Amino acid sequence: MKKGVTTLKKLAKILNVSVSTVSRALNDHPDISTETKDSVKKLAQSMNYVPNIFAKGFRKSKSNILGVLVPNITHYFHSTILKGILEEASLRGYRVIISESNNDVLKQTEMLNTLTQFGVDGILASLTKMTKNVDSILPVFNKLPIILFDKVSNKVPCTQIITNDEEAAFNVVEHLINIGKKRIAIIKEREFSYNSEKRYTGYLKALKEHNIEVDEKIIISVDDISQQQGKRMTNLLLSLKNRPDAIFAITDYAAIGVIQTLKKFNIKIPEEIAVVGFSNNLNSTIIEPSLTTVDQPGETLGKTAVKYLIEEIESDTDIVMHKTIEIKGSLIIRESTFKVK
Amino acid sequence: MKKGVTTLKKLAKILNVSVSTVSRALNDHPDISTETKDSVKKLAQSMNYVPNIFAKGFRKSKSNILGVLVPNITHYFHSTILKGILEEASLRGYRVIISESNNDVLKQTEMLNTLTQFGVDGILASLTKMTKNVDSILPVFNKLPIILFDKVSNKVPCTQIITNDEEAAFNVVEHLINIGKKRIAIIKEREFSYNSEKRYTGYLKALKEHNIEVDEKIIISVDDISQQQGKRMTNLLLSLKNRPDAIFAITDYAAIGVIQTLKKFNIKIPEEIAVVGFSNNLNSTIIEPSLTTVDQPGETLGKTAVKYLIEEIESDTDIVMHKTIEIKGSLIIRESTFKVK
DNA sequence: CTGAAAGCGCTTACAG
DNA sequence: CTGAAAGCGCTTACAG
Repeated sequence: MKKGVTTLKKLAKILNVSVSTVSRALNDHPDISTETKDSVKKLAQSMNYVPNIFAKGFRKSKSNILGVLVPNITHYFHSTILKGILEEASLRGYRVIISESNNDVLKQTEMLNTLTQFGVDGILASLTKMTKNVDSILPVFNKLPIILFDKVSNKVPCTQIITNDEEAAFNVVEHLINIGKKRIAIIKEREFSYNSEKRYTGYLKALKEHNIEVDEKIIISVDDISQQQGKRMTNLLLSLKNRPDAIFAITDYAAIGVIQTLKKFNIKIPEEIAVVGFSNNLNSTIIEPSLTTVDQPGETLGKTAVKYLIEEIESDTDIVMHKTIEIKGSLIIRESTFKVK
Repeated sequence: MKKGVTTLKKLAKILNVSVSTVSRALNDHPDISTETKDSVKKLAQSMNYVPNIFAKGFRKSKSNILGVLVPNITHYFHSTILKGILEEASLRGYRVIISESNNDVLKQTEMLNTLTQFGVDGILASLTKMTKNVDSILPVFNKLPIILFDKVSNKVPCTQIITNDEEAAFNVVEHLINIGKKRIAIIKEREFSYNSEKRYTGYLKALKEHNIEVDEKIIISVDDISQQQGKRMTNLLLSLKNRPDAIFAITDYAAIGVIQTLKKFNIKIPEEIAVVGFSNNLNSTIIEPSLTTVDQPGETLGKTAVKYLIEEIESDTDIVMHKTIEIKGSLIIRESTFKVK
């Protein structure tokens, strides 16, 4: 703060009323007469009065700041979620502090702690991939309203906002079956990845429903999925004597690696092998052939998360029902599964 | 805050000392004996004492929070800058509140105002494209330390952190000349775009230095550069009777539109027409041929901005020298200007 | 309808 | 080396 800031005291002195009256007038307290309110507000306006956020927060122990934790802010899907969070929070009079865990579990705990220390009213978090053990973050959950989004964990008792991974994956696989594919490979992450497991379940369900036998040889699990891994695992799939006729990669990044490798070997996409990703990143329309994928509406997801969080923050009761909200992603069919003649 | 939080008062009572002593012990005041310090710190630790950030901020009118304003958080280059900002700020004990202007001048003013209202210690901002008139944001600059990055304006008196646009563009054009191109088109934004103008200046300088005549017909200016505009302007360039043999698009997004259009007309890249972009987005390696571009080190830029801002915040004097710091971007040569046989 | 007073948790000039 | 006291700017129960 610089010198010369307008305070309640100053306004009170000028108007010859008490500080209490000024405070109440500005907060539209019913006890205050309309005239008084008007004159106070007018003066406050003309003197550019801005409440001291610290005094206010201090007094009410409320900051109107939300804390957000994501693994990596440059990840496109997460940046769209952040966009939604910022917009909705701003509309509701909240600011947003963002921190990154860089997919580091220790950093994640540290960041959650500093966020609470900085007096945020609640936290929105997307966990690191490797968060198998939630013990270190559980204490934070007793102090503040928290909502998990995207990378969630069912070991944490709180409201969670996710994509309908299972259903969307089911639709992906069904689409592949509909275009005549019979030997559908999946490149997924290991068990610790909540989202990947859900998609895998959808995959299995679709195969079952269409009486297609599950073949472990074309179910590939990797630690950390990426474009590189997509390439490597495609090489592996191509080395099988009984090759797949479709590859469902659990992320667009990996799917792009798949396409690049298939092209290197002059394999026709989608005729010989079709490819599907997940997320609808910007890249998925740049790659050729363009990638069939599941569009995840990040902004909606972010907005929804903020709504539920503020609801918890502003609720009077301590008893909160924890819900799991699924935001629907939609299948976007492009050239990697459908030939435009 | 929930019930049962540890305060200085509680610690004082337990240890039978005054609140002042506890406060000083925790802040390592030289007056306090080592024994007292140790016992205080030990108890504070064991009782999970966390200073009330509001009381502290209120008292010292310092929040240790930095405000950041960007046009669009999902823009890849800006998200890498944000990553750098978050990391450096965290290292130095600051948190970061992020807001978006969505390239809306009114929103930008509003956001700057709320940031100051929320008691941030300083602001890092990247302006909207259309900020010709800085009058509405100037008042904020008198209240708080502010630093501009990437989208800056020379009408604002403050430290500015940018890429070496002019020099980098010079290198781009020189590279095109070196591979034998003689008729180099540029797709840029109009005058109001600071970055675009700098790159354009670099373009002109390179042509001049190599005695290549400037031809207005292949200098294309658009309002809002994008992939779409890249496509449209390529169509325009191709309709000329004297076509260019290289196209320098001021952003990767536009350059990708250029490549897509050239491919549609089966024009050989780079033999017939070479293409260069700017930024080194993720897409630039996905497109085929891969795109020659200028890598802008976003993280470094973000970290640098934070360093200068905190320096201003923590400086005792009011007189601050405003500098313009250029972060060097490097030319990355890929297939769109160089044929791999 | 309005005011005086207490207090939120911390820091710090002053006194000893 | 330590303590008592004032005060940062606000809100609110209490009193009138």
